[in-house]
Amino acid sequence: MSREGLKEARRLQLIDATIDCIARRGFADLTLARVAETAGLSVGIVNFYFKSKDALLIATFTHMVEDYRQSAEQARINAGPSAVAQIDATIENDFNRLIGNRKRVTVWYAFWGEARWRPEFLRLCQDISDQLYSDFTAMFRQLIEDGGYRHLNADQISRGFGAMIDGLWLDILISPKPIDRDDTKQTVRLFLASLFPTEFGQRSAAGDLSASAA
Amino acid sequence: MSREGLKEARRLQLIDATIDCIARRGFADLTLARVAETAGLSVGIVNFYFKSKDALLIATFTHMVEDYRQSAEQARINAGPSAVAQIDATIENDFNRLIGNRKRVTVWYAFWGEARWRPEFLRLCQDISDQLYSDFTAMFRQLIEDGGYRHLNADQISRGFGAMIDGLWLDILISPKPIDRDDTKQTVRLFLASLFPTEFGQRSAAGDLSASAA
Amino acid sequence: MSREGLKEARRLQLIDATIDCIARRGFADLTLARVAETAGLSVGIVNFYFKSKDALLIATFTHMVEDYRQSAEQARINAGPSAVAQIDATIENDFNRLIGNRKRVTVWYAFWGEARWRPEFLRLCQDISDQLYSDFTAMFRQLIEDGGYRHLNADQISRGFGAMIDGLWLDILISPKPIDRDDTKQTVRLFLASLFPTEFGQRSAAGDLSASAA
Amino acid sequence: MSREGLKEARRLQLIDATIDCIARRGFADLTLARVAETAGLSVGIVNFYFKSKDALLIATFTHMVEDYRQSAEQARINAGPSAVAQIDATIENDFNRLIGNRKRVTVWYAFWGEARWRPEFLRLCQDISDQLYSDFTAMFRQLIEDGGYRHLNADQISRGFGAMIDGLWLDILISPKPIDRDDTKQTVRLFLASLFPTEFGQRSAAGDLSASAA
DNA sequence: AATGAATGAGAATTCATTCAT
DNA sequence: AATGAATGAATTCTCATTCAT
Repeated sequence: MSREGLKEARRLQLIDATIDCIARRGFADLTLARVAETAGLSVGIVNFYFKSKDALLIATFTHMVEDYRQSAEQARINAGPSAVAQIDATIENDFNRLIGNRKRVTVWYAFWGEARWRPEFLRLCQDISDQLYSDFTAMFRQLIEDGGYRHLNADQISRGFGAMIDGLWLDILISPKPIDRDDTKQTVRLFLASLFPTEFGQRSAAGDLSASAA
Repeated sequence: MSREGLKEARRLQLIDATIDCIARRGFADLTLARVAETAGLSVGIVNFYFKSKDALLIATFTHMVEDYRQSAEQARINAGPSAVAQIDATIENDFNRLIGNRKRVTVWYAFWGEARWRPEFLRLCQDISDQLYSDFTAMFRQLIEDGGYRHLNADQISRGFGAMIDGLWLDILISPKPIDRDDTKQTVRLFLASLFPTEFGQRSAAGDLSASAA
Repeated sequence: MSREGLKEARRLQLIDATIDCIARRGFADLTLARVAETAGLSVGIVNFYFKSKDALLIATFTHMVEDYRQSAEQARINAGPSAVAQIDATIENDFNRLIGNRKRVTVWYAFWGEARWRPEFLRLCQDISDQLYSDFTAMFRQLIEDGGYRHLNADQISRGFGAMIDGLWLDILISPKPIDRDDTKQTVRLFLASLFPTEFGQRSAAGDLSASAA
Repeated sequence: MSREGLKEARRLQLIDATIDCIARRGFADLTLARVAETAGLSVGIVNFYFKSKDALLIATFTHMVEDYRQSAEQARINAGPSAVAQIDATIENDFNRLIGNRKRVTVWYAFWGEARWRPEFLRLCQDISDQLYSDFTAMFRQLIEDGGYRHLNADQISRGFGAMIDGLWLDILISPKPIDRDDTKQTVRLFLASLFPTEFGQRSAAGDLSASAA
């Protein structure tokens, strides 16, 4: 492996270990010693590949954000040009096993919990939030146009849509028992169905759309 | 002041200081020294009124939860017997200056960020979540019955409704500039209006209902 | 009760509580709060009746020493004028239920363990040690004279005799199960019997002498 | 020096510093800061080599016990096969400059003073006590057999012998002026001489036997 | 590159002592 | 006389960071 490649691999190894540690013991109990141990490396190594603990955290969160962004983008691409398919693919993506699982959600909430006092965290939160909002707005605007829903406001729908997803993640976080993914997705669709009866109405249930999105 | 009264006053003083400190510097930077200083007391005092830092945190969170619960209950009581008025009062309450402000929301997210690894925190989260969900369900069930919306599922609507509010709080937390409260409330009502057009439709806009609820 | 009487009673109450606390949790875990609680009084009281924790400890040890001294003196007085009876009474006293019990011995060793660095403790240790040694020497000198054991050295015998008693107390302290008091006393007498066969020989066994001493 | 060697050396360095600190200021005044300073290291180091202060204390006491055990064993080995020489070597060892000095004795009494409330301390005390008692019994049993002292009880003699040594150590601890080692040893021998006149009688005084043991 | 020993600042916690009531 | 709230110094322990090997 090239020198650069090794460097990148080690950094990723440590970022993964960091995510693991946060998911397992939380932000408050996160120590570089534990990260190093989880990664199977020595304590000194973290300060070698990252300038500081803070730098590691920023890198970790950046990685989480980027990872999420890519999965969301890929989901939309796979869904094809239809706005309704893209929106449904977004729902599917946000609550599938890779993205909407408790471990991930746990780490997201840990980051949000600290974001307010860490300018870099906050910036990352704002960036991804802005981008998602803009993506959602584009999709809903097209949906409104295509479906002739002129009376609806794409901005507000996007905001409510995104908020509902984040809020449902909180259920994943605190629910004593694993939540029902299908039920959760149906909850989002229920609200969309009332706004866009033709596109998200009864007959266009989860199965059909996710099949077309897969 | 009586001794018992003083004791309770001091505890509240320290809890307030704790909320202040968390809001100002975050969970990770919360030290008993800072709490004591904020409260204008000495370092030893926290371990005198609360057995440990952990106990203080639990007391603080319990206070936050109870405070929120009471405000929500009062809002519903003030709204009178009508389900639609109660739901609207809930929205008003969750985004008014006392409850839905950045300081409060900041502390809520700090707690949620740690809840997964602190059994007592988690329990409190679950309890308040359960109660709210049950309150919401009761209101929506009545609304469905009164309005003849037999095809709607009160459970899912309650879940989506609660999730949207929590998710919109995240906006309050991370938004670079103060959010528009009316716009936020309108976002929630937009989704309800599409489900319950008669009750939350255009003609029964924010102003009217909040006026009737006040 | 007179003012002076109450003062003395409270002091004794606190000294007893101190002994209890040391016996139960040790020197290192001795706090004024626990002493006060054991005595059924408030924390502030200790600094009221004793200038400081140190003063309380000195008073406690002084009390222990004086208590022991009196019991030893009384035992000798009860034994009558015979040196052999007095020596045997000393043995009986040092290993009876009131003096040679684990609680007492525990506190003695706690004090000895700290004595080296507390001038007042050390002084008390030295005083009682000197007095006992002098008492022992007087008894053994008379025994030597009366029995015609001119070749024996009363000083050395006294020292060895006292040392053996202290050392046997260590057994009481660390032995996992309660020691056999009669066996312990017999051990001391065995050594004396070999030095003074006529007085401590087989025929003058425990029963006879302790009976005459009682 | 190898890493392993360094680790062991540091641990010993800290144990030595602990013994020094206890001897100089006592158990109650023992702080990790002082131990570190005495060892010429930084405060954090103790918790690096030992998990806790408690662990350091246990290691220190274990070291003391083991050190003593080895010196006693070596003394017996050097004394050759003769029981009387072995017993005398034990006396010599227990009151020589390396073992029976005030510093060591001070630490022993500090440990005994705390042992009752620290299960690990107590266990160590009991273990070394049991072993010594068993060693003593073996020696006295042989002496009894070889010398034809059938009427004597090896168990009781061992117990009294050991107790007298421990008790004489207390003299070393509290005596205002350094005790006379020869006189102390003579005290023990006086008692043995009366039990075993042939072996410990006048003519076989300290000088002769210790010479043969050296 | 990598290790892990060493540092030292910082935090929670304990507790003797003081003092207003 | 007595209480117990309040203080603040002292102590143990943690951990990010540094650095010699």
